[in-house]
Amino acid sequence: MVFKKRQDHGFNGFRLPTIPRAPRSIRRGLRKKTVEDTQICAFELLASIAGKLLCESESSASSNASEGIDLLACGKDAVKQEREFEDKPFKADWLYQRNCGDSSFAFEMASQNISHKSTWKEFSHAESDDALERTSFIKSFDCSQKTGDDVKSVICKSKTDSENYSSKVEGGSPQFGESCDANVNIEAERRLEVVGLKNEDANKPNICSSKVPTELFLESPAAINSDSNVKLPLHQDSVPNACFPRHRNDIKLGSRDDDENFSRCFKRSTKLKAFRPPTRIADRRIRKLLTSKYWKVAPKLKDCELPRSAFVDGGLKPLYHKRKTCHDRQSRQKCQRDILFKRRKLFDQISVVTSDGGFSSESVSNSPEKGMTEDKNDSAAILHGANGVSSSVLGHQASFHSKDSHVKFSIKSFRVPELFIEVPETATVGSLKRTIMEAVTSILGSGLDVGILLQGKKVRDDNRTLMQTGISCKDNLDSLGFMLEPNTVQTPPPTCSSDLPPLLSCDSSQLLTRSPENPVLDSGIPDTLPDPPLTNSSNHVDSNHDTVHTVSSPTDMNDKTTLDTKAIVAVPAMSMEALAVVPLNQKTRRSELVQRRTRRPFSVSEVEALVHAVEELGTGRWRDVKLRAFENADHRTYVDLKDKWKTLVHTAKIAPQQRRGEPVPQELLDRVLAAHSYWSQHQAKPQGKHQAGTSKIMEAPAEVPVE
DNA sequence: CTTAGGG
DNA sequence: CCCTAAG
Repeated sequence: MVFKKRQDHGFNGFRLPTIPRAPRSIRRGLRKKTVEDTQICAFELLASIAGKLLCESESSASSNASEGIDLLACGKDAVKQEREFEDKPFKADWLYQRNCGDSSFAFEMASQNISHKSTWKEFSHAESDDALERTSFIKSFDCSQKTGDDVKSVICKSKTDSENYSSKVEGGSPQFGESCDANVNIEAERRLEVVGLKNEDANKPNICSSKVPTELFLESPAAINSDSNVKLPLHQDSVPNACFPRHRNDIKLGSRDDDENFSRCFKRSTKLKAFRPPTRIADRRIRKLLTSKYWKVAPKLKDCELPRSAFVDGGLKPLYHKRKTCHDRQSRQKCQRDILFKRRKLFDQISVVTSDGGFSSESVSNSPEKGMTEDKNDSAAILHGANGVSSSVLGHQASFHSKDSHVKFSIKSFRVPELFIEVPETATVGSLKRTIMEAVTSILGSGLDVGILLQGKKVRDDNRTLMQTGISCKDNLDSLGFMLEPNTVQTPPPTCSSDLPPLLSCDSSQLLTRSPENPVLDSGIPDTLPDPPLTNSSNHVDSNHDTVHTVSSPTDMNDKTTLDTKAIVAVPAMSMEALAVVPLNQKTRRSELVQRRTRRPFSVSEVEALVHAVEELGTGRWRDVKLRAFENADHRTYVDLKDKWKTLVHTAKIAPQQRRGEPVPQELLDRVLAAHSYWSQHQAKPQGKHQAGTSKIMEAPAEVPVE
């Protein structure tokens, strides 16, 4: 029922506004069945009052959390203020109810939360929003504040989290995991909003606008009915790829003078970011976690367990931070991870497998900060940042074991073809929405085909049976994906530029991969190719590295990076996070294809940096090497560096003719051997000796007793 | 989490 | 690059 309703919203629902809110009936129902429809207002008023009282009396974190959520929720609806007040109260309600249990409901709720939050985000991000809306939004906050400081903090937290895309789980109240998840999803909406603004940031009005790829996701939590048909609740999120200027938040926040807390929060978030850029490592970790064994094992779920979160497909966005990160963050991460596991577990129990989100984190970008890779989460919303092109993946879930050899599919989300929207800078957000809506409508109107991806490959033969295709086999289901494809060649909707036809339809693999490159630059260009794509990316990478290498000082590098790739830098963080967040299944999605990180040959400059670092630090301190020379190269882990060193040593020893790949200057190889031999002898890794050691090495490269 | 090594 | 054992 609930699902059904949602479904009804279906495509029509593309409009953002619709997405978020669940039918009143539902909300009401959750809240209280006894309430009469006609008395909603009265009820809500009462509820709000009660809610306030409740909040005031309850200092528990959970209550606060719910409050926070509610507050956040307010923004978007046209209903605005009034509604906000009303909602607040009972929202909390359903949060609680959720705890009680009905999984399906939980999902629903989660959705709601998501929407609300997203709303919130919208506000925070959309500069162009009309003052009125914002104002109302703010007001709502104020009210909430009255309830107590706790609330504020909660909000702040949320804010922070969303900013970082970290997982929302933390919140201090595990119980509200969904809401956390929701944050992730929110991204989508937020981005949408942002799109319009993008221009400003990039200073490239036209380009941005013209190229902003929009991704729309239809996300449907899988309704798992053991018995019957598949019901697809469609939760839609539209996700445009856009650059999100980080400043935006600050600005907005700033606008809110009455709330000092907010300001603080923002600042804090900013700081955090600055200090801990998203790390690839994190990504890796996630992947690892998501990987096979972990799924089954369901690792120790500790602290926070958010069972419900499992249902939210929105996805968890776990963020991994560098070790420098504050503890609370780490714990949060942990929670997230746990959640992931838990989630996984749940799914397993239901015999469902989720998959989706493709992402290509590393594959694509390199820029250190840019981390732009995106992963997608189930949550669809997630999206990627900037450039994305996205991939979207579809999440789908399937359950097998149907007795009569039926294959059940629960499609979590569809990948909607990319849309290119062009609107004048002066366009209002509203018009942007409409434009997008039109674009979507046009696509839908022209007819859509459903593409089926199996293990990253498009299944084209419609006449084959599922069994023949392998779709009936459990393993394959994992890597099964669905996507909506434009029926017509003219994929791009009205406002779209017609330049990337092929890209849009690219198949499968592409979906999975995308380059997180500089939004501005790449905006329109999906790096969809699975592997080969080293095109843009590689260039970027190299350039980055060069920067890095040449510049021994991190500072310089950063600056440079910043300059060169503003967009990247700005957005990247987000992307990264997005990546991190998502994807439980990326792997699954791309199936075997994606399991392995894309290969990224070391550039000469990187080698140089590596050699230099090793000369100074020795061969036993890879982490330090990483920090020193590749701090900003998130895709290079210390293990990578170690491995590279290993190969370098080997390369240096073999005949030049036997070497492959980009030739490494002999000079460097000599240094490699020198350093290698030196450190072999000086087993120690004395820090004080650096200088001495280095000089020695330098002095007598010749004396390299190769072994 | 890091290292060190094997694959 | 990945995976693991071990610290």
